[in-house]
Parts: sequence; C-alpha cells; structure tokens
Amino acid sequence: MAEDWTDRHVARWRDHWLDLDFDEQVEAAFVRMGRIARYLRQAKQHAVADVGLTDFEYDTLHVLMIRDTPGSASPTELAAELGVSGAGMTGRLDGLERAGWIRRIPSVEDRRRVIVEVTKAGIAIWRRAMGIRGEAENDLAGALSERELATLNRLLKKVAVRTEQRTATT
Amino acid sequence: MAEDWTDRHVARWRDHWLDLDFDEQVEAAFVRMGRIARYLRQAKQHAVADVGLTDFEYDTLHVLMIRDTPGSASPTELAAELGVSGAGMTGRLDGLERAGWIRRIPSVEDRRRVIVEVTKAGIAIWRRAMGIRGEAENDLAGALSERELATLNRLLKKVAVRTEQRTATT
DNA sequence: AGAGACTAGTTCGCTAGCGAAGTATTCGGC
DNA sequence: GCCGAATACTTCGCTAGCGAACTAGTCTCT
Repeated sequence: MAEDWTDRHVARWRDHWLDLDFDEQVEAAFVRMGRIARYLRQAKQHAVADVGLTDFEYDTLHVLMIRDTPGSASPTELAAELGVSGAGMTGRLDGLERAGWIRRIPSVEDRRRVIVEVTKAGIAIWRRAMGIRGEAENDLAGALSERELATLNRLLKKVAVRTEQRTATT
Repeated sequence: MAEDWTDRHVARWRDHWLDLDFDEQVEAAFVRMGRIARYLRQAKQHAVADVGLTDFEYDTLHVLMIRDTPGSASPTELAAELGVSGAGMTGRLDGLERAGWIRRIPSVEDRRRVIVEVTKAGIAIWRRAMGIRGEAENDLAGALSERELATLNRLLKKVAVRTEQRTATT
C-alpha cells in the first residue's frame, strides 16, 4: 500500500529519536487513531450542522436520550458522561435551553437538584441529526472487510480495556 | 474478554435504535478510537506539564523541530501542519515567544514574512519533554503483542488512507 | 436541635481557538 | 511603471471550556 501521512511523519521522526526509547509501530498506531478521530469529529460537525446543531449540542442531546431514563437526567450525571466540567455543563444547558431543546425542572424531593428534560423539539431535531450522522463512519468503515473490522475491534478493545484500568487506578 | 465501556455504550444504543441503519462493529470501532485518543491526549498533557509545557506548546515546538529545516519555519506553515487557524497560530507564538522558547525574526527578502526560530532554551525544554512523552503510549501498546500491533497498524492505515482521500477531494 | 461537613448547581475570571476584518507587502497584467 | 489581486501575518470580537469560589440545600453526629 502507498504511504500515508503517518508513514511520512514517522520517517521524519526517526532521525530525531535515535537516542530515545520509541517504537515506530506504537507511534504510528496512535498517530493514525488521532487523525482518524479528528477526521470523524469534523465530519460529524458538518453533518449535524445541516440540521442546525453544533456537535457538542448533538452530543449532549445524545447522552440525554441514550440512557436508562431517556430524556431526563441531572446536570452532574450528564457532565460526567460527556467528560466536561460542571461549569461547562451549565454553559451547554444554557444554550440548549435557550434554543428550546431542553427544560430545567427543579427537583421537589431534593431542592439542590435540577432535572434536565428534553423537549419535543429537542427529540425531533436529535432524531433528524441521527438520520444523517454516522454516514461518514460507515463510509470510512467501508475501507475494511467485515472480518477486518472485527479484528480491528478486537485489538482496539484490548487497548481500550487498558486505558480503563489506568483510569480506574489513578 | 470482559466488556469495556464501549460494549455497554453499544448495548444501550441497540435497545433504543433498532429502527436505524447502524452497524455495531462500526460504531464500536470508532468510539474506541475516540476514547483511546482522548486518554492519550490527557496522558501527554500530564507528562509534558512535568517539565513546564502545555500540550499545545509541546506540539508547536515539536512540529517546529521535526521538519526538513529543523527549528525554523513560517507561522503559516506551522499553522497548516498543526491544523490550527492563522489567528490561533499567532496566539500560540505569542505565548512561546513570551516564555522565551522561540523568536520571531522578520524576513529580509519578503517583508511580509516572519521566520519563527526556536531558541536554545526551547530546544532544551523540548528535549526534556521528549524524554518522558510516549511513556503512556508504550504502556498502552503493551496490551498488544508485536504481531497484533502490526495488524492493528495495517488496518488503521487502510482507514487513514481513506480519510486522506476524502479530505483531498473536498 | 444545631453545628459542621458534604453535595448540586451556578457564577466568575480566565484561556485557547475560530472566522472575519485589517495592515502591510509583493506579484502580475497591461 | 502603475493598479488591482493575492499573500502573510495580526488584531478583533466572539465562543466553549476550565478550575475555583460561591450559594443553597441536605446529611451526620452528638
């Protein structure tokens, strides 16, 4: 196969790391993952923009819908699931509320809490975005056969499991 | 192998979205890549912080050093290689210059241009950061055998090549 | 029952980054 | 050789996000 950006990147690197403990295969694998992840992020951004959402608005609606209690959650739960800070979550919810896609309802049994609830309009726009989202993923995945995709997943899972171990023990 | 976060993510999605065109393998692969990339970004952040750099300062010094003309480039070239806007590049260079890691030198043959040049202090701190950077990558890669790593790379490259095709034709 | 610790969420001050507009310079067509 | 287009970089106004401080409410221990 012809070389890709990462091959060139590693070739350049090679001259500089002679004295250091670096493995070309390791470097290449992670650089490729980073670049693929970045490409998809941009593709998704363009896709959901077509229905009038930013990617982080889509993400927020998405985790709000895909949960054990769909369409309803506390800001803290959402922040944890999205990997943003509490302050960041407040900002996102402000925007979503202003746009009319969610509501904040004060909890009655614990008045410190707030219940975030998706509106009908929120569900509607999320569904529309869902329809077109993922096309870029399917397109990219088409570069691999079914078998290859399964293999890729098996290997990625091994690595992912280790990240989770490391995160847990910190 | 026990399930990871992504397995649970996909299982949840499955229950809610039986009606949509959604391939579990595809979704899982890209979710895992995203999570691994995120983990590494954070790990690198912590690593380079130990020598007193932010991750984007490190990245900037890095592309500045790893090039055909090491330690010297124009802001526009750097911006393109780093994937940031021209405005963003100006900001990064301001910070690096203030910290004393680079210098801006006006070009004499084309007075619109600026030559960014790394200082001795810049090279020194970059080298120090290089030493500890990559430990997290090697650690993660340890989850795979040599053979598995090579396979992973082969498959990732296929996908990466397609992202480059898509980017080129847009 | 009251003090102190804890928790949920928001506000505040700040940073990195973007796109668009602005400034200065060079190139290209006539 | 001059004028308009193109180029290189910076400035400006704005956004998303962070961590820390703050407010309000709940829990725990005596």
